[in-house]
Amino acid sequence: MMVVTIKDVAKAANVSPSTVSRVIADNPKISNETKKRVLKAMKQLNYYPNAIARSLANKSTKTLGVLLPNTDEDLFNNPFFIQAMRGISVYAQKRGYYIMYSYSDNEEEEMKFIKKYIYSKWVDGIILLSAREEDECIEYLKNINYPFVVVGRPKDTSNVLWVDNDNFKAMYNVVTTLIERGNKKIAFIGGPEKFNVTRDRLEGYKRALQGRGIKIDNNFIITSEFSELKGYESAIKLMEYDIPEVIVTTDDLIAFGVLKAMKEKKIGEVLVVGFNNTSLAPYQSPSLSSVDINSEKIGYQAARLLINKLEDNEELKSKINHYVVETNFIERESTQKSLPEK
Amino acid sequence: MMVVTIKDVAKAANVSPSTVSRVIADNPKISNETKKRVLKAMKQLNYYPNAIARSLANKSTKTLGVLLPNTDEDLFNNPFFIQAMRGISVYAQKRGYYIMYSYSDNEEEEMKFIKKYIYSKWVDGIILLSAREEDECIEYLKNINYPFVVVGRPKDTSNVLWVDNDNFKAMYNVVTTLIERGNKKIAFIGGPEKFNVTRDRLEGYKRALQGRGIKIDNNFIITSEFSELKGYESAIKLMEYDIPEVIVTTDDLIAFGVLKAMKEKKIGEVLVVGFNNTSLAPYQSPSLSSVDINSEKIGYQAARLLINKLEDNEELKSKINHYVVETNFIERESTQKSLPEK
DNA sequence: ATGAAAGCGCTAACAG
DNA sequence: CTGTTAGCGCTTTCAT
Repeated sequence: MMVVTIKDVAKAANVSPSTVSRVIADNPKISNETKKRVLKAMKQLNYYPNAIARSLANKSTKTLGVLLPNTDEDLFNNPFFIQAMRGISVYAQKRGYYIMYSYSDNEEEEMKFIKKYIYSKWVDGIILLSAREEDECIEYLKNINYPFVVVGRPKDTSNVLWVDNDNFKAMYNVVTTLIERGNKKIAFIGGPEKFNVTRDRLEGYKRALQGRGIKIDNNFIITSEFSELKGYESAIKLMEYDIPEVIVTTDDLIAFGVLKAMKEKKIGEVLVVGFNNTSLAPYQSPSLSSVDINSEKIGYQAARLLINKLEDNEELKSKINHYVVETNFIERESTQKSLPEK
Repeated sequence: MMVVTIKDVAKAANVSPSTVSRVIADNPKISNETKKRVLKAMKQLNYYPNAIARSLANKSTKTLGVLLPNTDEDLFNNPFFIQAMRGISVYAQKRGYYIMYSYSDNEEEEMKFIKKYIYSKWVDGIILLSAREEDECIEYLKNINYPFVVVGRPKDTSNVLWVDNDNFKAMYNVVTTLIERGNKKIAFIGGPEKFNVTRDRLEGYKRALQGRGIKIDNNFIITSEFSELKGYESAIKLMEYDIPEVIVTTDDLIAFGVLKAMKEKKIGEVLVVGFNNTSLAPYQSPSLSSVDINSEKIGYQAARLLINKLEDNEELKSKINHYVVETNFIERESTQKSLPEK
C-alpha cells in the first residue's frame, strides 16, 4: 500500500498543497474550475486525507470517548448498553465523528481513562455511560471545563449535559393507569435505592397513589437488587404480608422473579409490570408488560448534545443542557385481568 | 487548559526534545540520571504526550477498529456482542491499545467504514464482529493485506486470523453425554442453516448419534430462525411427529420456546439444552441447561491475535492463525430427569 | 483565488 | 548516551 498524500494530489492537479487542503475542507473561496480538477485528481490517485495529520493540524480529532462500567451484574447483560452504544454510533456517524470506548472497573480506573483520553488529545468530548451518584469523574470534567455528557440525570445538573428518561413520570403514569382500571392494592419492588432511577420510580409510584387518594403502605414497598432472585424473594415476602392486585417493579429481571413466585404459589390474579422492556419480556408466560426506555435513543441524544456543544451551536446550547427521552408502556398479558389459564 | 509540550519538558529538564521523546518511548539507552530528571519535569509540568502527534510521527495509532453489525434481530440483544467488546477492550488496554467501533447496516456500509478506517489511517488493525459467510470485507482486507481478525470461523481460513468456538465439538459432547445417560431419541432445533454455527452444531449432533450407533431421523431435525417463537413452533411440530427424550437447540431463545411448548402441552420428561448460556437461562423453569461459549474470551483472544500480528511476534504468528475458545456445558434442571414437579 | 512557508507535537536517523 | 535536524501529512496565516 503505497501512500498518496496531499502533495501527490497537488502535483497531479497542478496546484499547491494548500489548494488541495482547501478543497478537502470545502473552503468556499476556491474556483469551481480548480475544485473540479483537484477532486478529479483525488479520485484518480485514490486519495484519502490522513485523519491523524488533519487532527494534529486542526487540534481536533472528531472523536468521542465513551466510558462504560465493567460491572458483571445482570444490569450489564441487559441490552441497555449495547443499544445506547448503537445510538451513539448512529448519531456520531451522521455528523462525521468517530467513537472510542473503554471499560473501567471502578471510579478510579475510569478517571485514569478519562485523563488518558483528554491529555493525550485522543478525543474531543466524553460520554459517561457509567454515571454513579456523586461521581468524581463528573466533578473532574466540570472543573476542567471539558466537554462531556452524562447518561442518567446526575445529582447536580448545573453545568452538565445529560440525557435520561423521566423515570418519575414513567412510573407515575403506569401506576395511575392501573389505578384507573380499578386497582387499589399496588405494591412496588425496586432495585437498590442508591440509584437515582430507583428513587425516581419509587417517587412516581408514591405520588400516583397519593394523587388518587390511596394510602401508601410501606409493607408494599421493597427495594433490594436487580436480580431475578431478589424479585422472587421480595414477591414471596410481599405475599406473606398481603396479596396485592398489582406489583410494579423497576426492572424486568425483578419482574421475572415475581412472575415465578406467583406461578409457584399458584397465585393468579396479580398484575405485574416490568421496566426496561428487555427482549425476553414478550416470552414470559404470561408475557410481561414493561416500560420501554428507548435506550438507543438515549445514546443518540447524548451524542447529539455533545456534538452540538463541540460545534458551538450556541443558540441551542445555552438554554438546553439536557434531553428527556420518552418512555412507552408496553402492555402485554401480565397486566390483563383474567389471563387465559392454560 | 494551556498545553505543555515536549519542548517545555525538555527545557525544564535541561535536555533536548529527543531525549524526552526517548524517555517517553522508554528507550534503553538513556542514563538513569537524566531519565529521572525528565520524568520529574514531566510530573511537575503535568505533561502528557500528545497521542496524535506521536501517531503521525510513528505512523501507528495503537488503535483497533471494531465493526459491528446493526442487526436488530434478537441475535443482537443477546449479550454476545457487548461481552465480546468487553473482552476486546480488556485485552487492548493491557497492551496499550485504543478501540474504535462502528455499526453498519449491511456489507456495503461496512466496506465504507473499513475503508474510512484504513485510508484515513485511524486504526492499525480491524476486528470483524460481523462476519457473514462469503464476506466481501474479508476478501477485501485479505487482498490489500491489511491486518485484521474475524470473530467466527470464516469460510476460507487461509491467510486470515480468526477466533471461534469449536461448535461441532461443543454439540458433539453435549449429545454424547446425553446419550450415555441412556437417551436415544434426541431431536435438534437450530437457527438458520446459512450460519456456520448452525451447520457445525448440527454436524456435531449427527456425528454424536452416528458415533453411538443411533440412526439419524430427519424428522427430528428442524432448522429455522433464532427466535423464541420459532423454537415454540418447531417443538410443537416435532412433538406431533413423535415425542423425543431430549431436544438440543442452538440458542437459548429457541430453547425458551421449546420449554414453553412443553409446558403448554404438559409434556414433562423431555430434556432441553440451550446454547450461549444467556443471562435468563438460570431463570427459566425448569432452569435451562446451556452451553456457555465464553463470549468475552472470544473478544479477548481476537484482540490478542491481532495485536500480536501488529507487533510482529513472528514466532507465534506464522504458525497460529486462529484461536479456539472452549465451551462449557452448564447443566441445570432442564437436563435432569424427574424434575421436581411443583 | 492561489501559493509559500511556518508550524501542529513528536520521532528518528545521524553525529558526536 | 545525547543533541541536531529533518520530517510525518495537513492547515493556515500572509502575501500576491
